[in-house]
Amino acid sequence: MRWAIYLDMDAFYLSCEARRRPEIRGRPAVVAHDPAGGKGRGVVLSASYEARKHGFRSAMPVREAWRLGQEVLWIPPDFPYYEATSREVMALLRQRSPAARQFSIDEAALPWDGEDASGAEAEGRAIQDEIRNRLGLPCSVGIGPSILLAKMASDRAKPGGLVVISPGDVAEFVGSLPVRAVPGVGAVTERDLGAVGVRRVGDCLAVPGPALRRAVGPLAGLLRDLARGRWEEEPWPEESEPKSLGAMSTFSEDTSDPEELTRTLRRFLDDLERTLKHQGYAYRTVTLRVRFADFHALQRSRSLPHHTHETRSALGVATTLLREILHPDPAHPKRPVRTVGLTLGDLKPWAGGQKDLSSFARETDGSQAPLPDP
DNA sequence: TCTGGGGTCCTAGGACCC
DNA sequence: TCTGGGGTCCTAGGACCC
Repeated sequence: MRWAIYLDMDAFYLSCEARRRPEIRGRPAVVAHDPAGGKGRGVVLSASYEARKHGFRSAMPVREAWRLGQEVLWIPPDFPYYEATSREVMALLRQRSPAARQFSIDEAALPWDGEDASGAEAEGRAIQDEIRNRLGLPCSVGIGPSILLAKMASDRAKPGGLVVISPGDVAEFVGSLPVRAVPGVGAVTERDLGAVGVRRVGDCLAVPGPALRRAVGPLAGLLRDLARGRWEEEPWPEESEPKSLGAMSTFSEDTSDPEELTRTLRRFLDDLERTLKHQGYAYRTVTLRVRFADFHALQRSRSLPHHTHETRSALGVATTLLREILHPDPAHPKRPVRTVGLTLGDLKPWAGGQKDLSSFARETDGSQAPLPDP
């Protein structure tokens, strides 16, 4: 059978920082946006296990974290460094298996063929040791008969452990877990499941299939399968291409100044154009998202007639979309904007990009050279 | 008490075509 | 004067992930 070995880096951003600043080790520390003296609008991105003992959590608003006390070491995020570190981890995994797949900046999985779990387990420990010894980074490892189950095992293994779910153990392992522990079940689905009396995965078996499907849609099938100890047999995922590239920013104070909004969009597009060229993609769809002070969000998108890698046309489209969002009715007063975001979508590889030719040939199957823009 | 920035995937309705 | 059954494409919104 094929096992999935799933790696989840522990407190990844913070571990990256500790790698280059060893004095951080063992101290309560967080990687977080600027607290601005308790007035910041960001969140905590990563908290050390020592900081967690004091109540710090990732995704916690910095204002709330600020109130917990300032003796914690507060580190501003350095995403380029975390991305570079992530590439080092992936390079190491790809040496062990070319089928290694990355799922986020700090998660990845590789396949392992073998009847009994012991081989996969030995490989998982070897990977864990190699990443710790060569890169100085801790990670948790989960092993299971599907990527989803291996991921759930890695959650259970945190921090720094290794957990194996064998095919015969699936129902027992998942049965007592809260539904929220299943990837894909978020706050809304948790609430909807609660409304039909399902709090743990095992509770699904007490609810008739159609009622469960009415409550949570297609997730119902996945949850019932898990509760019965079954899982989807899926082919190992292919290497995937990005589908969109975007940028967003939250203002330190809400604004309805059209000049400031347009300036921000122009800055986004300059950055995005560089990324498109560097990575070798053209786009066709422009999406503008605006979040207002009350957190309500609107989005408008428009597709160009052809793919392009230049963002000049996108700026015109984006400003039109901005007007449509902000002034649906000219008689309406302007609503202050909290966050603005711009995404370029419907990406396709662009031959004029600076991507090196070997990776380009691999991604296009090598069978045909994509045409340049018309 | 507020809630970042980067993404993916799904649904649903309407336009349009055969 | 009353209209089906496919299909694809586009757009808006929302859930979810790290």
